[in-house]
Amino acid sequence: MRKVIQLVTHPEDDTDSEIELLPSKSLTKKFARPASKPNMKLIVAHHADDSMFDAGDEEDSDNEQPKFSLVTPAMKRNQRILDPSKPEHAALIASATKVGTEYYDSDAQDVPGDVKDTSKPDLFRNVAWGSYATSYDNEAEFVKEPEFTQFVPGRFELLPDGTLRDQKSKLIIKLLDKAGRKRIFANPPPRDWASQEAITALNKRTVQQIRRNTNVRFREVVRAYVPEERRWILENLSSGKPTQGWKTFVEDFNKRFEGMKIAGAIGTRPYRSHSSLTKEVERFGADFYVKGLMPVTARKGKKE
DNA sequence: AAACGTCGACCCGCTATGTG
DNA sequence: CACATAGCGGGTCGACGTTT
Repeated sequence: MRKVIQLVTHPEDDTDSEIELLPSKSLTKKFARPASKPNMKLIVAHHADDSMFDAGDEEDSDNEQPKFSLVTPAMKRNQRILDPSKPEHAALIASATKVGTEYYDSDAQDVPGDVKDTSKPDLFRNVAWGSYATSYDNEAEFVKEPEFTQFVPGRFELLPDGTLRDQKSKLIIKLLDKAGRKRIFANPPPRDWASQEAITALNKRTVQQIRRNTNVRFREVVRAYVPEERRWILENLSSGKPTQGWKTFVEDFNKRFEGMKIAGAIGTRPYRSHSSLTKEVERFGADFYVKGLMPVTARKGKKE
């Protein structure tokens, strides 16, 4: 029901396995920098401004259009997770193809010591990255809108066409950043692909890498409830429950606010789902709404 | 259908770390 | 030593499963 801009996928779907790359191409010094610190100075002048923070989505104010691509996975998380205890899934896994050592050699000894740049080295392996993970040679690999679907628990994920994808292939993010620089992010593999904690950390990190360097977004920015909305909610509750029942409550709320402009708030008000509204009332019911009060949130109204 | 509980995802911004 | 970079804690929201 939400309006979502589908991102057109790239024709030369780079995915997985079949990326031929010549093993030891002479990496030009210029591009052969450690993937973990791919920054450096190809920086084309350009103000350092946005860098400190992720420049909250609104893009460098000045000239350009904010134009972001909102990408939603074709399949939801639950649908992509495989259950090895189910025979058909087990069969798929058994016949699945893994990507190769151009990412890293899964069977090789890990590099001694903890993996760097994470506070949870116990969750990730310190692998020696392969050629694909370190090569800047193939221009076509670096795209402005990299494809990515969040990691799900398990080495493989189920794709819409019924085949599996080795999630190892998603550990390497190659992209062309907003300044046109080629970037490689090599994210260490989880020691245990079934560990949700590791998967969560991986997702958090990876999404941030894409978010900070491209205009790709994975969901609309969450819009906090504003006082006008909360005032309405308060007025339409009796002892913390919708006066007219949830169904009409949700309908009326959206009739009143969806698409509406409110002074001081950016853009227009979003549609609020049943789940969103019940959660809002649950969160602030006991402490505020029941007492006839408007919820007061901790701080910063900055951009909303 | 509503209420309740759980969990994951995204963003902000702090801050450790690297770099010239 | 100033400054840029990127991981991640914390705040929020919303999806979804289960119970009432």
